[in-house]
Amino acid sequence: MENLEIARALADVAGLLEISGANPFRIRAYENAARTVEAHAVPLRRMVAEGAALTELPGIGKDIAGAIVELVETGRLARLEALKQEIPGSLLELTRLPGLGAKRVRRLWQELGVQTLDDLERAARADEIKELEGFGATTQQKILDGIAVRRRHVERIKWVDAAQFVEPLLAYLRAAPGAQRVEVAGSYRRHRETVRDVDLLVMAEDSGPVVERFVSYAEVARTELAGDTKATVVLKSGLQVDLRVVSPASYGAALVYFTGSKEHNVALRKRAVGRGLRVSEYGVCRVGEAEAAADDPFAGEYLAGAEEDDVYEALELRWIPPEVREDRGEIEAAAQGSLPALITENQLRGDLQMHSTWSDGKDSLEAMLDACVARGYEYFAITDHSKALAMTGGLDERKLRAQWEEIDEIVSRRTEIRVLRGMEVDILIDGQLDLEDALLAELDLVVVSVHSHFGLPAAEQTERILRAVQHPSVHVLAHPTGRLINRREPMEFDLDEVLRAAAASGVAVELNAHPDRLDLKDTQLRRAKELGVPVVISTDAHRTEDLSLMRHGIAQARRAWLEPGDVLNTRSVDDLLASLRS
DNA sequence: GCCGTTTTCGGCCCGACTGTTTTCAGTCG
Repeated sequence: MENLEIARALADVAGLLEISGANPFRIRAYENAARTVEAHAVPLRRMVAEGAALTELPGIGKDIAGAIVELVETGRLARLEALKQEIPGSLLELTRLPGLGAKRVRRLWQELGVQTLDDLERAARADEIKELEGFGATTQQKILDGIAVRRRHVERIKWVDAAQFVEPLLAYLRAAPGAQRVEVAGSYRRHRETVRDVDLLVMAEDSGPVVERFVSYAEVARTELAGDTKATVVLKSGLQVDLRVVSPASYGAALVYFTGSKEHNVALRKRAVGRGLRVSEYGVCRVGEAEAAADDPFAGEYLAGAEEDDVYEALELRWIPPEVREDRGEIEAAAQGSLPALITENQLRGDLQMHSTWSDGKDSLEAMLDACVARGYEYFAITDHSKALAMTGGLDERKLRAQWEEIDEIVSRRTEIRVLRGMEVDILIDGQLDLEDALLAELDLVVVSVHSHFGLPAAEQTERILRAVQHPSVHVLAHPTGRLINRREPMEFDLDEVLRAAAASGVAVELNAHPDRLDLKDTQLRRAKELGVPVVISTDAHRTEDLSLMRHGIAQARRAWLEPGDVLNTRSVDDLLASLRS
C-alpha cells in the first residue's frame, strides 16, 4: 500500500464524516493527516515495517497512526468500511464537483436518491435539482458542466501519482531472473503531466520468467492478458501496466517504439521509408521492394536495434530526448543538429516562489531557508500570500513589515544564501494589486497571481491580467492559467496577448512546478519562449519537502524545449535581479 | 482527532463570494 492509497483512505474517511455531519475538527484532522501522508517522501509502509514513530509526522496522532498501520498491514480500514455501510461511498466523488459540498450532496442523496455521477446527471437533466429548496437553475447547470469536465479527465492520472506505483514495481522487476535492463517507456518516460497507463520494457533472453514474476506481483488486482513476451495487468490502485520483454538485440528499437509518442513514431517511419529503411520495434532494416512488402520485420539488411542511439543514427538523426518526442519539430531539429540543450535540474540556482508560516506555509521562514541551503541554492524568494487570501492568513502591510524584520534578523546571521524579499500578490477582480504601490516597490520580487473569479468572461479576464502584468512593480506572473490538473479548467482568457504584454514589459511567466498545476503547460511555455518571455520555474512550496517538486517543473520545461538561457533562475542572483525590470 | 513557550483541556485559519435568497447557507480557498 503506497502513500497515495493511504492518503485516499484517510481523505475518504474525512469526506464521509463530513457528509454524515460529524465534528468539523475531526474531519479536518483526517484531511490534514491525508495531506501529510500524500506529501511525505518516504513510503509509510517502510516506516511501519521499521517500526518508526508515525506520530512524529505533523497531524498524525495515536489514532490515525493506528489507522495507517491497519491499512499497511491489512490493506483495509474498519472505520472506513463502517462509514460506507451508512453512506454510499460513491457520494464522495460528487462532493468534488464544483459547487457541491458535503451538505448539498447529502440532501441530493436523501431527497432525490442520488448516489452516483450518473444519478446526478439524470436528476439534473430531468430538472429535479433546480426544484429543490436552496438549489436553482444556475446550480443545476453548473453541476452538468462539472460532470462534463469530470468525464473528460477521469481516465488519466497525474504522473506524480503513477510514480508511486511505478517505482516499487520497477525495483521488483529488476530482481526478475534474467532481467538485464528494466525501464519505463510510454508517456511516463516522456514525462507527460498525466498518463493513461504505464508501459514497462524489460531486456531478457528468456521472457517467460519475467512475465511470470510480473503477473505474480502482490499489487496486481487482475491480469488482463499474459503471453510469451507481453502481459497486461491492472494494479489494485486501478493503474493499468503493460509489460513487454525483448531480446538485447532489439532493446533500443523497442524502447523507441514503446516510448512513442505515436506521432513521433509515425514521423520516424515516414523518414525511414524515404531512405529505403524499415523501422519496427525489432530494429532498423534496409529493405528492397520485395522485402518491404514482406511481413518479416527482420527482412533485409539489419542495421540497428540494440540501443536507441543506433536507431536514431541509422535514420541520420541525433538521439532525441524522450520529453520532446511529440513530432513537434524535434525530428527536423535532430536532423540538422539543432536540438535544444534542454535544461537540467542542477542548473537551477534558486527557487522563486514559496510560502512560510507567515501565511499558509507549514514551515518557518528559517526552516525554508535551511531546506534551500540543503538543496545547494544560491538564493530563494519568500513569497507569502497577500491579504485578499484571508484563508491563508495573507499579509497586510503591518504583517509584511513584521516579516521583513524577521528576514533582516535571519539574514544578519545566515549569510550562506541570499534571501529575496518577495510576495505572491493577489490580482484583484479589476486587475489592481492587493498591496500598496509603495510597498510593492520595496520588494525584491513581486509575483502576481489570480486566486478568485476564475470564471470572468474571457475579455474581462484578459483585461484584468493585462493590467496586473503592466503594473510597473511586477516581476513574475505566477500559475498564469489557474488550472488544476483533473480538477479545474484553465481560466478563459487570451494568453497570447498576455504573453506579448509580458514580453513588452519584461515580466517573466512562471512555470509552477507543483504536480497539480504545471502551469504554464508545455505548449504554452514554448509559445512564451517564442515570444521572448523569460520563464521562472518555481515550486510554490508550502513546506520544506515541496522544494523537491522542482523535478516536475524541470520535466515540463524540457517538454517545452526550454534551455538554461530561457529560465531566469538558472542565473546568478545579480543577473537575475538585473534582468528583472527595475 | 490533533496539539501544547497558553501544555492534557479547549481550542482548532476565516473572509469573500455565489446563488439563492429577503437575511443567509453553502462553498471555496
